[in-house]
Amino acid sequence: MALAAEILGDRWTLLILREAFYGVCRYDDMREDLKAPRSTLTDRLNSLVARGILEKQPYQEAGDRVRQAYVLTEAGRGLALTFLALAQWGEAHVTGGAAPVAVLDRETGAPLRVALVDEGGRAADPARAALRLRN
Amino acid sequence: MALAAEILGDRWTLLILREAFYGVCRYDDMREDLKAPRSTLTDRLNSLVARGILEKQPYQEAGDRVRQAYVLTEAGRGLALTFLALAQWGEAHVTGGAAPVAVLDRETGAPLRVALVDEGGRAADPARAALRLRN
DNA sequence: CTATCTGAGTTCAAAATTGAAACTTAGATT
DNA sequence: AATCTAAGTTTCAATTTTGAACTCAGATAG
Repeated sequence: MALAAEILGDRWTLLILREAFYGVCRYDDMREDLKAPRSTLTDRLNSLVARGILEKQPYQEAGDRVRQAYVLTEAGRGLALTFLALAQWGEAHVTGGAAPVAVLDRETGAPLRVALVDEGGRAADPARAALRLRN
Repeated sequence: MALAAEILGDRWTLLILREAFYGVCRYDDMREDLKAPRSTLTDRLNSLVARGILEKQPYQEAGDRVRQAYVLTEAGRGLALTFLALAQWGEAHVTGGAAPVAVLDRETGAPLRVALVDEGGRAADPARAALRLRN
């Protein structure tokens, strides 16, 4: 987890990834949302690309030249569970109220949540979980 | 999630919390494990206490004076799912190999994992999840 | 063809943060 | 009275971050 800490252990990186999950993928849109300094934003975006969490995709809008969009890679999308767990924690322990986003089943509209499950895919009581160091 | 980012968006804070989850709770033990500068460690521990994620508990060892231990509060323990999801991600996308820790059911010893579940506690396909902004 | 606009950066000085090492403190032990 | 230890403070140089101004490349307007 030390590497994960190195990647995520940065205020801007975390916020940039949140933007990416919301679908914001253009430099200037992120800059405006986050009010991050340009040089820092450029630096963090490059790091995330170098680590394979974001990738640049050229896109072109009508009557405009080609530009780069920053989109989540497969590995980047893999962080979704972590973000959802974090949002769920924030809702329960920090904001105290309802979080600004909810996770729903795209088809039934039923609410979903992050939980610990056993091999059969049944939610397990977190109190039963034990950490075991591998060797 | 902005507040969560403010709390966790820091390399040392993330590592300190990992120590706390492993059960390390003494200043000098953390300092040695993390090789963090004293001033930074003191600063981060104080922040975590101020935010109610860690708390100081006085303890006394035989023939020694009272000292303070830093232990996770209820809110702090609530971050476990987030950490497990992050460890799971690291295992799948960063280290490529087996993570150093596994989560097991304390009683049956069966492996557990973090997943998205529906209201009935059944694991749901992450691809079916959709974010919905509340208003 | 010259001027202007926009997204996506660079560059640079000033301010904030970090890191390493030395110093402090309060009790317990020698 | 001197020494040891856990848990900090203090100090100060080195690094990082910020904010503001500047650059660049192509599209479009006049």
